[in-house]
Amino acid sequence: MSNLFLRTLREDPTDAEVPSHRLLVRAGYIRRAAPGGFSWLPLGWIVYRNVERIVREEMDAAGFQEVHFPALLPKEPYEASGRWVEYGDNLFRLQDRHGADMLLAPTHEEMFTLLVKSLYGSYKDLPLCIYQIQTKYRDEARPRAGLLRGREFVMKDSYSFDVDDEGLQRSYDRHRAAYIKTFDRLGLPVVIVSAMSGAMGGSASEEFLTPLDVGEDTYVRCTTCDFAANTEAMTVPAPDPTPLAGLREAFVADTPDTPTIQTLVDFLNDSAELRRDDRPWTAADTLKNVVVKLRHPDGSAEVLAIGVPGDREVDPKRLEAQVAPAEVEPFEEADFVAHAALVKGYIGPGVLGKDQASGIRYLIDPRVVEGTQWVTGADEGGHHVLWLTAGRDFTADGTIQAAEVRGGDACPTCGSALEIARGIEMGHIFQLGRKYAEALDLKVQDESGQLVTVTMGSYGIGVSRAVAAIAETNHDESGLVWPREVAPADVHLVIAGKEGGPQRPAAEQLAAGFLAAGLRVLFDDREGVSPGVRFKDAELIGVPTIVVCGRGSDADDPTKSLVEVKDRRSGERADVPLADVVDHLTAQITAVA
RNA sequence: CGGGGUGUAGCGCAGCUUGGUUAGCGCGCCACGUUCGGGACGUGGAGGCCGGAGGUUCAAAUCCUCUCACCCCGACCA
Repeated sequence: MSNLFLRTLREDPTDAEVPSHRLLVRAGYIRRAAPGGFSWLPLGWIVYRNVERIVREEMDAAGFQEVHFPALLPKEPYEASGRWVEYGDNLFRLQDRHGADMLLAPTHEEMFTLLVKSLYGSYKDLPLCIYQIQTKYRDEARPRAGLLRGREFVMKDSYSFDVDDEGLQRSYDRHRAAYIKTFDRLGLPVVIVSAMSGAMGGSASEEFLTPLDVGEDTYVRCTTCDFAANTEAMTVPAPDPTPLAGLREAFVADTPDTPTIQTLVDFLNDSAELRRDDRPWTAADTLKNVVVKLRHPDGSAEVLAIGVPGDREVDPKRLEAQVAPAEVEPFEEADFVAHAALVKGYIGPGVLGKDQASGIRYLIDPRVVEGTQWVTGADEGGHHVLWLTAGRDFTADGTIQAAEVRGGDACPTCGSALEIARGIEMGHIFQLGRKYAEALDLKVQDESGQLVTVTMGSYGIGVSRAVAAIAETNHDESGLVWPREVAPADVHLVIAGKEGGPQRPAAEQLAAGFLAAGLRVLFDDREGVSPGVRFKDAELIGVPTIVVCGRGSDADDPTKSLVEVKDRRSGERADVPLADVVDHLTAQITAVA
């Protein structure tokens, strides 16, 4: 360590909020170099490469082949796929000296597709899975949390090419299995959730989320069966319809001063004529109609009304996911003026729908099935309709999965309660289908000589993000606690004795012994550094085993003198004779591995 | 892009309201000495375009305008 390019910080950097960012900076692993960009210092770079190595080994073991593309690319392939426009402001664009448009790749579907197209033309060439580990660029609206969300980051991206859907499914399953092994080796807990495809396009996709409160994704997981989904992708099933015969007739009631759900419910329960006989009215009995504006990619605007049970909000993320690529904009006062049929606070299904007075497209929550009865706006100030019945008194143009998902909601598979949690996306696997192959005309001949469009999958792992996520899930108050396989060293060797004492020669002898045994050593041989500083630094840096040559250590008497072996994670200490330490540790480490 | 906060030495901060010494403090860094199992101590040092540009003023870290960057909360993603 006396020669190591390292300076630990005694205090937390103020611009770092999340533990991984704080500790990686404090312990001298990374350093901010640009907005959303970090430099790797020696310790950090060792950890990074360990993570990269594990990912690479698992990809290779799965039979995928590594290639490497430039990050700086011409725009044409991305124009062909439509992503030059679709990616929007998140794309780093630049021009070369000739004025040609270039980009820094956010991911490489197009380039992989074109590469395969340029070399392969037969079904006999497939299936094929190739990958790269490469720096990606995304001009994020808000880089944050250090390495967890940068504008420049390293991603392992794989692509599969198959002739048919069954092949795609097999390639997808192989990746899924390889990912499970990879995250297991990285020591990262992951929950596999079904997800939306977003800007990638395509059909089925799953995310590998590491459960973390600092994560940016919200997911639900069933407490009994194995169902799990990103809340964006959660599909609420429609209950069975109720027969309409004999259901109570709807009527309009005078409900003055009830612009909100709560005031309405209170009013109904306080009213002798309107209250229910069986139980009090609740917000869940009301049908809330929310109006938004959609901005389509071609710039056109559309008004959309969404009907959800009144006890639930419309979840903006879920809504965005459903209407993508259109963007959601708020419906403002001026818009109410332009749409006279909509009475703010009293909007009801009576005017909503393409065939109705407003002509506005009306989508309802799947819970609003035929035969359900609602209290909802009567499209007239101060009035609501009671017992308005879906399928009898109104219909919608369709359903939409936009109502918020809550902990305790029923699992769509088994009906048990769902739990809700936050996580960070570590990996994402997509069945792209033929979107890119069609856009870029990737076809192969099948057995009968027919040209068929190739079907693709794309699969990503956030490699640099994984370093942060591992730090995030492996630390305590004192510092980092690396899993052995990604740690910058196996042993952190500390001299704790008077300068000029017997500890230094003992430690030097030990260091040589560790190296000879194939252990990676971080040797704190700094002079004039007090023991307290050494111990604090060792804990901050987080190497899994800390060995202290202290009072009892003397190289001249290796059988009697003792060194302390401390496990960073458990804090367990053992005094081991100097002569036995190397064997003691190698045994311990191989036992774990 | 909207809302909030912050930019002063490598790190953490004070000074700014009410312009006026040579811009301070702690940590870290350098030198010498003491110390040596839980972030030691003394003495002496080095290190600043006070985020940037423009303005007001005899005079600006301090007041005004504009800008840039960072952090947090919301809309996007490995």
